[in-house]
Amino acid sequence: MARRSDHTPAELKALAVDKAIEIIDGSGVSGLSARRVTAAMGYTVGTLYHAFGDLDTFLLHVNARILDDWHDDLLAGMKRSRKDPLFYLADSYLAFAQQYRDRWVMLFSDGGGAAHEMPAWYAEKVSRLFFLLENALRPHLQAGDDPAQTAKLLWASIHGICVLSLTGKLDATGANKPEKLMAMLLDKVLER
Amino acid sequence: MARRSDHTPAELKALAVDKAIEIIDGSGVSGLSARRVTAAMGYTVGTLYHAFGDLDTFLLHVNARILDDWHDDLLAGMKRSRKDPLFYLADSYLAFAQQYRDRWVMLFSDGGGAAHEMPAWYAEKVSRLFFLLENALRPHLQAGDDPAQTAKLLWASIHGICVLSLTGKLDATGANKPEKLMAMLLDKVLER
DNA sequence: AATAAATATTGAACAGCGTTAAATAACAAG
DNA sequence: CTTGTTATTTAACGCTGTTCAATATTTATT
Repeated sequence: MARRSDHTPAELKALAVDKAIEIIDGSGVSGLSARRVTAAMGYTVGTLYHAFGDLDTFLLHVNARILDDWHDDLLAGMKRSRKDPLFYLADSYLAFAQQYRDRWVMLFSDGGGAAHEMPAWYAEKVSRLFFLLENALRPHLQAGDDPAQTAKLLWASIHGICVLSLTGKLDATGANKPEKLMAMLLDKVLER
Repeated sequence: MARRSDHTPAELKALAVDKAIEIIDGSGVSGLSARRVTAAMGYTVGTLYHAFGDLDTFLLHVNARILDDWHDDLLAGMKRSRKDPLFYLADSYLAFAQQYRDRWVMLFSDGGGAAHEMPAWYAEKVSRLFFLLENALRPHLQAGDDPAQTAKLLWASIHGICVLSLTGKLDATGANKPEKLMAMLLDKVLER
């Protein structure tokens, strides 16, 4: 039996999220289950429910970690890169969806807070990512465009390109490659 | 025991798809299961596997029916409406996603052919819907824009707005209402 | 230190899921 | 009427989320 002093409650939660992400990366969202997570931790099912209450809450914490990591990567990359932050972000969104496909699917899967409305602490993490885009967009705005609204339009459009591309609904050949569509989108929305 | 002469194989398949959509409309995608579909048909599980081979194939047929119905509705609506077909389609996409939320979730859920590549007969149904948009877009194209590529960009963007809106990732207040974003998108992409 | 209270962890149970395969019922052909 | 074909059922397997009493561990109290 796992001794309860092996991990503080906080450590235990973090460990669970760690293992969940490992499983997602290795076996996809469909490979994720409460029993598998706790087994990887060296615990049993009930512990997860004791720690998080219900599974949806746990999955929300997993998504929160994915968002945090993504945000940190984006921030670090923007500092490192010499590209215009906006173009870096656009490219990076697509790159993330391609490279960490399973994490990206997890983020937008049904379990991830679609049913229940997001708690404030989670919405804040989404906003933090969003403001990255809004700020990067600011220098490129056309006269009269509302920054927040334009950023949201851009975000939604980029996301849509990713969705349709990664689910194979665009035959991604020739001019329909997601990168091409992305370029066309920016050309239409930004100041020229 | 259900007598095998109760339905021809074709009728049986159609019946299964009927019941599946009833269940989706009534209980959402999460309420859909092989046992529940066959129970609603007056049959038992195995029959579904005998008819469709595996569950993914069945779900594909369900999505095909949703696509067909949607296509017919759009076509009829475009004839009836006095609005410009393009704007009718854009509004209609959003309306469908809102009114038939569960069908729309089903269409883009993981089971719906995301994993396996689509068979040609299914891709054709997607294309049929897509050409509706491409044709409606043609009169609005900016000089030098490729019709197919622009249509795809528009489709992806509209879809992205729907996804983020219906999953609550845009706080849909004030200027962020999906209708507003849609209007802004069309304003940016179309000839003015 | 010994005992009592609190709580973290386990493990079994439940209903449901997709999936398979053998048994059975229904039909068609000879 | 019998034989062969096949549609349909049924039971089983391993998995899922979820709950809850039993147990092990730790903390607090006497």
